Amino acid sequence: MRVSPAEYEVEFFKEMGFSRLKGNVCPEHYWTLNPELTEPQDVPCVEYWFDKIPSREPLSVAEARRRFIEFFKKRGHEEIPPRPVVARWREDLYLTIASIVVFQPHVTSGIVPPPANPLVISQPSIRLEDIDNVGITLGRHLTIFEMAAHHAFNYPDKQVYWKDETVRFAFEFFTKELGIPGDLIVFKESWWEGGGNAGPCFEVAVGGLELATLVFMMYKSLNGSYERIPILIVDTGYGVERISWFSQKSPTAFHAIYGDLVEKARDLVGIERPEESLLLAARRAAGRLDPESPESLESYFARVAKETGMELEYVRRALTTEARLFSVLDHTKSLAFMLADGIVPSNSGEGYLARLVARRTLRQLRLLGSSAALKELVAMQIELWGRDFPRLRENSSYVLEAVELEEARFKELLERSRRVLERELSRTKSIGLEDLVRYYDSYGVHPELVAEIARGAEVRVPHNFYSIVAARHRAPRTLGKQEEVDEKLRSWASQFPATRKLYYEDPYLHSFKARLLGAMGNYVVLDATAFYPTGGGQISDTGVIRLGEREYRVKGAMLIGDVVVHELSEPLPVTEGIVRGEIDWERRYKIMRHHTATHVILGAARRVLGAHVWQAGAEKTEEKGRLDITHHKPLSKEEVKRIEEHVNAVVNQRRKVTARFMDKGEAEQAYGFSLYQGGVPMSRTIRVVEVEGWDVEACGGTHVSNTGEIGGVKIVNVERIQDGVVRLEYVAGTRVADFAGAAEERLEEVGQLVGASKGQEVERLKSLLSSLEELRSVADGYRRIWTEAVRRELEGAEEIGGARLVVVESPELSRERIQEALKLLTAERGNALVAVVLRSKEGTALEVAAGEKAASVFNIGEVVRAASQALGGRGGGSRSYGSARLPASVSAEEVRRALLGALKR
RNA sequence: GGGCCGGUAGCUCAGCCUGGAAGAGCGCUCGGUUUGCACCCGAGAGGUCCCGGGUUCAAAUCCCGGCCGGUCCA
Repeated sequence: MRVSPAEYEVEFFKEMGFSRLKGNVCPEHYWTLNPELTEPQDVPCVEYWFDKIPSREPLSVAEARRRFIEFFKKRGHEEIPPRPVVARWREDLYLTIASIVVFQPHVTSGIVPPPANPLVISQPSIRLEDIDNVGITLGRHLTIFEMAAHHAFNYPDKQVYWKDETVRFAFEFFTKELGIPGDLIVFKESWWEGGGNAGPCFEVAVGGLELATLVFMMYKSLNGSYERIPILIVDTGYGVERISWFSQKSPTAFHAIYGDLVEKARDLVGIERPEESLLLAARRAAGRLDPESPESLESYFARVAKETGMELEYVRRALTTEARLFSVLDHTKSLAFMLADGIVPSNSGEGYLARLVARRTLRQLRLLGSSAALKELVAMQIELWGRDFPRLRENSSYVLEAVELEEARFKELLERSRRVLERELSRTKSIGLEDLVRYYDSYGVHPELVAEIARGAEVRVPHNFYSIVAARHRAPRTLGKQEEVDEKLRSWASQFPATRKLYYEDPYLHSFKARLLGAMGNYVVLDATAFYPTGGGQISDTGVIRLGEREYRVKGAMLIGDVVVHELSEPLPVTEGIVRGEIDWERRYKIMRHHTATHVILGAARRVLGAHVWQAGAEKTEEKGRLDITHHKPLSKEEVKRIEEHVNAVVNQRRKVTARFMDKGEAEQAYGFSLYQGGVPMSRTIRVVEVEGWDVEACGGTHVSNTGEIGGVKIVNVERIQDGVVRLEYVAGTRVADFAGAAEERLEEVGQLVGASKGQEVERLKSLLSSLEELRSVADGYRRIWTEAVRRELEGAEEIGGARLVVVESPELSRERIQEALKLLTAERGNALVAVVLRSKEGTALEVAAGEKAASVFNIGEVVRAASQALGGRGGGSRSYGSARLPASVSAEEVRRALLGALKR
């Protein structure tokens, strides 16, 4: 997109006498009061020199945040509390990556008004893209940071403010609040794009540090073209950590962010403290560093070595070690926030992101040769940040337990990798790139670990190893088209007005009268309905629609837009008129009970297991309810029992269950994001279902009005369906009796089969088992007798060319047992050649085994093949063993003759 | 949600490519040796080769489907 320079002309610049310049090193346009600033003042165009720029007192992260918020509050902005780092309200994003994410997509698209306008917020955000660069750049890259922001939403009929005011605010904040000389502040022209939106922006940089980005969101981007949007949004982002770093002028951002924790963590990890001069020299050079280029890294180390007069080798080692320490600090903070906001580590979804961060941290610790427990480092982070973010403390027991578990799993992975690798290395000596990728991709073995284990062999790791791995995964991108409703049906349904939802007005309504609005094939739309359409994990109702005397079966209903479409088993003869609908009430009532039970169980699970428990899926049918919850380990029997007890207590307490439509913002304010257990509705108002004092969720389902109506709940199955996800299945109400009845029937059947009277099943089974044991030993005895008989026969058998052939029939049907006996006999006598004929329903089979000597004279496989062909069957085998299938009529005597014939040939 | 790897004795695994009588080490039991703590020697018990189907005279092995675990990536 060509951006017109006019986009960046702001009244304030003219007023103040800013000039628009173009950089030499970085040929970009920027606005400044000081023509001597020849570059747009951002790294890598310039070095870091902000330490020489005066500012007011040093600010901690908390102080910098407070300054910012107070500044904007004084200027008419309302403060909004930050949201979790897990973007529960977004379906397209796992993590909160910026403050604007808080308002997407419902506010930015205009469906919901903002909670305040204008507003100010400081939003903890997590971005993992640059995780590998964290540390080495001394603070330019972080996985977790706070984005302080003021936002204004300009609607066509309500203007708040736009570019000019935004730039004034920035200038005033930096000069008055932070005390930065105005002529050192530079506004660089740039273009921003993200999440389908775009607009011009200013990057505000001082002394090499980009302190803020001021985005003016005004376009919707659709594959390359731009369209003006009706809501113009001021989307700013001030880096709280950078402001703190700037004000403290500490050697690295980590010193500013973590304060004493840097040295505490250093002690815990067990590494030396380098001289301050090293880090100061590094900071000057770090601005020019491109951490992804090996050459750039080398020249960075070289430059620091030259400036400090230290050995290059020492500089490289010390700075690498420092970088690892910094990344450990950064990652453990991310982990603490992610887990405290309820992520359960796993191998998919957002859980994988937590595991990724945990494993990178553990790897860094390993590379540092540290035996420090991850748990302790995370505990320090909770201690430090818990003051400003109480949820860290509230959930600390879960967070620490999850971390401990991840560390244990990582150790297991290391053990496993070692075994796998040692096995592979014993086979091949050279390890190619292909092998490295395979080890990492399939087993999670990092190249450095390969190098460590394969001490002898040379292991060459390309610096872009991870992008090679990533490239492997890009290929297939068939984003799941989830059961798209027929396009024809959709467009047909969209012509009708919204259906009146009688199932909400009265969830106990069995039958109703309604006007037929239209019919297409088996599909029917009414002006009102009591048929609940499939949605929110609740299966649709069934029943009948009566038209005059005739009755039409309703197989199901679905919601298309705001229209309920009924599917009948046959077409209606008319497209208008009055019909009567009757839902299958018994079925519906069971579904309602299971649905309300699901909410009660979720509430119980969160109480028993912790606030990290989140619904990962649910289904409620007539037969049973199913709820998948996130949890880091399998449920113990006791936990399941406690959940069940809680649930039944709630049933007995007869708590009220209410459903009402609420303003989305108000509901969030009142109940938090745990509302969104089953997904996030994209509407201004949401339906809130509350089990009094127990559970509140946004839910579109039908519920009983009192927990007493659930009748009772029995959890009938618990299983781990995925790493970090546990599935509960349960029955409620009258289904409990069905379930108990079915169990009873099964037991009765068992009793009948084993011939035991009621209550005696176990005793009876025990005695049956012991008589089975007895029979086994009797059978063993007969087998010995049989074997002995064959042995005697072998002694008397005639010798043909070095082998003594015996052909016997066996009543034994187990091939395995036969083979055991054959093994014994042929091992005893080298010249033995034993053929066993087995007769069963499937036909006649032949097993032939030879002793060592016999097998050296004859190729038994070939003999069997020839003999069986002569008999009209098929067979074959190895030198010493053969088997065949023969026609059922073949006698043992015929087999003998055929085998003799084949042997003589 | 997708790719890759795996599922064989209580444990760790070999055997699978190239179909033909289920193996090793550790652990366990018994005996001997020694008798102070991962000793040595000998004997033995222990198997739904994850499940189902197919191909075949014959499947741990080949093919298809499923289940379970691991791992990388969305």
